[in-house]
Amino acid sequence: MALPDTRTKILDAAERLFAEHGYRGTSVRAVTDLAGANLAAVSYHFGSKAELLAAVARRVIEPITAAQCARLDEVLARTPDPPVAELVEAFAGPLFDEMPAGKESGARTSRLIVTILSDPAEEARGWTGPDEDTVRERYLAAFAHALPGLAPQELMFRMRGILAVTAVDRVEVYQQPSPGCVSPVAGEAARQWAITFLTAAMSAPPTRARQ
Amino acid sequence: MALPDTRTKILDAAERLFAEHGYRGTSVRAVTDLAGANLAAVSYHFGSKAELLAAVARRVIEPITAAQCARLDEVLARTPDPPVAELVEAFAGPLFDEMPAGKESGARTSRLIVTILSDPAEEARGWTGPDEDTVRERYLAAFAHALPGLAPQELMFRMRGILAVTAVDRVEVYQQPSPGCVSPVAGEAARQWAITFLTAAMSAPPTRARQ
DNA sequence: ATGTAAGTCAAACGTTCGTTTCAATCGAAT
DNA sequence: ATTCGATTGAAACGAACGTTTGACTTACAT
Repeated sequence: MALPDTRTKILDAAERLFAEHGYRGTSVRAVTDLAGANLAAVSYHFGSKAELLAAVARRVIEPITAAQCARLDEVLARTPDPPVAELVEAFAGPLFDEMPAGKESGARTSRLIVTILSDPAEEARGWTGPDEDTVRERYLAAFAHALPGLAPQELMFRMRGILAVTAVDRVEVYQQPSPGCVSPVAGEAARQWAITFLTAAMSAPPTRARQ
Repeated sequence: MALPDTRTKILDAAERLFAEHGYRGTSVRAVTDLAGANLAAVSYHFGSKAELLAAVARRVIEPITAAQCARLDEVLARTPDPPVAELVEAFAGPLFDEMPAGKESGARTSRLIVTILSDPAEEARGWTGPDEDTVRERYLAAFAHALPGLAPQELMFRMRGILAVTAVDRVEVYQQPSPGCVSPVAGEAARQWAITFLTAAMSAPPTRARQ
């Protein structure tokens, strides 16, 4: 097996450090030290720290988006009217499964996504491509079909809820459990709980206007 | 009306800037400039930037915790066996209502909470007091009573889901809506949607072990 | 062997950061 | 009027940051 080149080693190190300490909490020097590379290698290979973050984010998000797309194809090939539960599983499942770097525990990937999405730094935004928008639009249409009578805005709210639940759960897996409380369980159990939780939530009848 | 003193002006400015740019994205100079105070005033009144964050967090969280506690008292006084919907409303409601500084739009408060909770900076943690733990334990017991048969760990997962949904929704209210998608709606509608979403999710039957 | 482009390296650049210092100022008790 | 603690002010501290520079090394086509 060939040694990874400097560019890949930097991407691996940055993915790990961004996930653990956030964009602003990670210095370029920390990345190059962990990667065993020279400080100037980041500028040389990526141009700037912000572009390094974009490269890391793209590498992580891409296979997730692809899996969401593929699973929706499978579901729609089976039936033109998929139930909510199957759509939830197809959309949320890849957020638990994927492990783009292919090396370590999958929790770090989700942690990275959350860290990036919730980072107030401007550099942490604007790296999304057209693929993410396409997948979201397709799921939006599928959910709208499975949930007639739900206002588009409330449907958007619920879609964001899916991301919120899968994301914030993984955040706390990474943090130390607070004293005296049941520690979160990683892996397959959390995935099943999330599907249960989100399927029930997405299937809720539309909110009635206040009487 | 008396002018606010320097300490309060700094707290107000810091609350706003921490909410918008996060802990690491906010410099002490930016806080004192916005507050119209001297740079050294932060060290003098709070000791350090980290302790300033803790003071801001405490001021924001305190009335929310108090409201959650009071509403649970009301619900339990009405019936010893409150339904899930009432518990969800009592717990999640204050996260939408409260506006501790009493001055501007409530969305910023939630934005601050999310920013703090999801901030990878170590300084952003460790400011929680015993009150938050007490309230969580009380709701945990109430939900456990209303949802017999649910494993404690899955219940913890669902409690985190409540925070996730209320929090991340408010995050995106603050961000600009992505192009071509329905923009999130603030205020009362989001509150009602969240109650609907979370009540259905919390009421879901326990997840069966995989067959 | 020679030339060329890509990649790596140590060192330094200028800026911004959190914090500290110490003198100046204020308000109230003496 | 004077004293004294509390507060504010301008200036500077050392450290860490992202980025750039220019020489050096490597690999390969000529």
